[in-house]
Amino acid sequence: MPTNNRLPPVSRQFVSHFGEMGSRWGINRTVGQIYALIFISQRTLNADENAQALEFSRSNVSMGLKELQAWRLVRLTHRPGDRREYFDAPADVWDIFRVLAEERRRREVEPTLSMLRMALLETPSSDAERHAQERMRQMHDLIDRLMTWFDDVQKLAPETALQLMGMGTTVTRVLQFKDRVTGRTPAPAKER
Amino acid sequence: MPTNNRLPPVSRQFVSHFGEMGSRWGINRTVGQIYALIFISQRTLNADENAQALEFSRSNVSMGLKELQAWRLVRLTHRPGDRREYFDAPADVWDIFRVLAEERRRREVEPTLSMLRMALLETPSSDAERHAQERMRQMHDLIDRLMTWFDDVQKLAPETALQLMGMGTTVTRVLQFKDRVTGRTPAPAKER
DNA sequence: CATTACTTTCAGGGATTACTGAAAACTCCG
DNA sequence: CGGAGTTTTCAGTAATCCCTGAAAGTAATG
Repeated sequence: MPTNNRLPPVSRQFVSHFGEMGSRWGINRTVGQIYALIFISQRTLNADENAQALEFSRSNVSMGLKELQAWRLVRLTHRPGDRREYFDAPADVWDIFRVLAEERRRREVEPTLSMLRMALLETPSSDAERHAQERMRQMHDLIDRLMTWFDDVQKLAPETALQLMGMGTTVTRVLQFKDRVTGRTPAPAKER
Repeated sequence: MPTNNRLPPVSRQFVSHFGEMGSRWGINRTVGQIYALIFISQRTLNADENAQALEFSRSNVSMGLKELQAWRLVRLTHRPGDRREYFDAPADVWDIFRVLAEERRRREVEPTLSMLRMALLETPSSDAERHAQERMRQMHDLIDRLMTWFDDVQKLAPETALQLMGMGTTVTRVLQFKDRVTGRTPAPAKER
């Protein structure tokens, strides 16, 4: 009885893989699949087309699209003489990555950083507490550092950012060279 | 009746925050809390201490620790004259981050890349399919690029990696300068 | 090899999360 | 304002995931 949707096998697999991945990422399966479908589609899609292709209820798709909009991952468009809403994904995959990272940061990283900052303001009343705070400080600093760095990368236009990525090896070599020159070995493992 | 555990308020909040965060990351609440506790503890902890402090059943802690071991996030130690197993987290937060990234890569990124490569080998039998493949190729390339770059960074010793992070701004400036020199504006937003 | 001190497994129940269909709410148009 | 076309909400149910206690497993010790 399954309404045979018109997805070619390759696309089907892509869609269902992203459903799985989504669920490992705190995004639910349905939303992952909806996005995957929108992502690979040539034309913009409306909610009914989604529901039909994926065999989800119309209301489920509605909720999924709402969430994708909240994540700023889809663009909403209209067609002349058609009241329905059509959706598509950014043409540039780097944009998708960037938006995803920004949202995750806003929703998860920032609250974590504030929590840590709060905790660091408390006066420790035992040795254990002092140690706990020290660990929190380390974590705070790592996250903060990663974010500052990411901010910088994020501001770059796509091609430039990819240039930076491509620079990885080069930068590594430069730093290793510097280490050798300054006499510090690349340090086997631990510090402090 | 709740066995009043001995965690100071700040630590409690840290632990429960990481429980929440864990659940948004596909890691379950319990596991997140167990790890948070191990992370901030001065001494290594055994399973019972965990269970007691967090008020989880012993078996739940056992499963949690097993998972943390599978993620290579805890180290198992023993104390002379004590049969129980004690756990702690790496002293260097950067190591934790690195391991987490490696595992996530192995479990999620690599399978995704293979799936995409498979899909790209198929011969498209329609225009829609051709377009879908092109999108998959874009995604494949982005992920692949991010991974190659991450490989490079990952190989660095902690301080060196942090130096690289600190370089963000500098590198950005260098590239912007280069763009200006070569006459390409830093591109406000879209391309293609 | 029996006992003790621990750890792990797992079936079942509980809690949470996801999905659906029916109804309500828009919104555009005549 | 009435009604057609469309989206959203939401209560209820289905599916999934999580946690527990009881039992089995493992390993050191006398």
